[in-house]
Amino acid sequence: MDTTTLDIDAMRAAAGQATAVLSVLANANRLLLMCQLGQGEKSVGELEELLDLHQPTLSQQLGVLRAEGLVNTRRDGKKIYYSVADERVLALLATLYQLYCPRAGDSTR
Amino acid sequence: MDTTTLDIDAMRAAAGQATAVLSVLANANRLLLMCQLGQGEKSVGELEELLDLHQPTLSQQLGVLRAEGLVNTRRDGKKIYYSVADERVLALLATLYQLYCPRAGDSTR
DNA sequence: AAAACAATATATTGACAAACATAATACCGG
DNA sequence: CCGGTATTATGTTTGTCAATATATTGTTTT
Repeated sequence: MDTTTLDIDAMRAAAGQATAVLSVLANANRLLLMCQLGQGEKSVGELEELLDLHQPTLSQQLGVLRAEGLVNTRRDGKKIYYSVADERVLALLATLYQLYCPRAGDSTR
Repeated sequence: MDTTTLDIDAMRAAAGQATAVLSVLANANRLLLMCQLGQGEKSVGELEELLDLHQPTLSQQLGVLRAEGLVNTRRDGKKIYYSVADERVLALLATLYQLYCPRAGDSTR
């Protein structure tokens, strides 16, 4: 039996899932948003201040995160709170953090 | 002292590095290429057969990988061999594999 | 309950970059 | 100099980013 063809199809399917998420994270604003959300739930206003983005730009990128199912939202009065919805993305963020975030004042090293 | 501003700048710098790599991987063909290379050095011809791509398309994506410094090349006669150049990308690929590659016939589970 | 205000979302647009196909070009060994 | 191997050039189509302007939803004030 020819496992080659099967393998490549399965791989393409998995790659499709992965690239969907990678595409979302492959933007500095969105990646930073997800990093912030990785630390815990935040309101749009908080995110706006943390990242210093124009509000519509922020909202648009949050829309992308929503559309891909990477975040959950919760309304409380006027404010809307965002949080990370996908465990796998959390794991990915952790790996990225390890690899690309210089620990300038890291005393544990 | 205001650590807020400093933090966001440092984070943007790190995010820039990370998104550069994520952008490259956020394409199914390139991701599959890197996955193949993660298993070991391969010639262009081998990659072409594995992924079933038109050669110029393949070569163009390999060009992107080269431009971002994700791969090394080695010439042997007519053939050119590609391999993964960046440890961090290797780690990232491993994480992605864990998260998105279904282990259909995994007897260790 | 209507007006005013605050928080967030959507619409539209324009600049710019990505993807992939076809065709042409370079590199190497015999 | 020919055949095999790989890269570059170019054009078309499509997608992405972020800015300005406008709309929606919820709260407060009168």
